[in-house]
Amino acid sequence: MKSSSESPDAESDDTIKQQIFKIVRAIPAGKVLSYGAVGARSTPPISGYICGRIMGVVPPDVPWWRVVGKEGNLPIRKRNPELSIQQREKLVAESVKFDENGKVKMAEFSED
DNA sequence: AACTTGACGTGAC
DNA sequence: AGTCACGCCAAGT
Repeated sequence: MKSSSESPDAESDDTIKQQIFKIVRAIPAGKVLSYGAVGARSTPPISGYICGRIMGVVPPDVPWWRVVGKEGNLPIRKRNPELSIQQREKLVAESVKFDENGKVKMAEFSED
């Protein structure tokens, strides 16, 4: 019966990418998480690079703006400087504060 | 349907 | 400071 192309384990449908989406969506408002931190929370943990790639395809259902660099900076800035501005607006709107260096205060807002 | 190209970080050496 | 490797996905050709 049904077999061959069927996936017996539901977890198979829960790929690493899906894990990342779930984790990012689980970030509460007013908090941020770094790429590597998100990947480290997934199972199994993956490199921050992979997270960045996946983030490039995240659906609008995912608060991608809550994901920042490890230092709290916005690495997306080099890909879409305008987008980084939008991200900052989003974070500020959620009570997240930035440093004079243009980076988010991970010390207080990093969920990790 | 298969192959090619583009793409957002991070840690270790 | 520069280089290397990591579970990637999707659109275009």
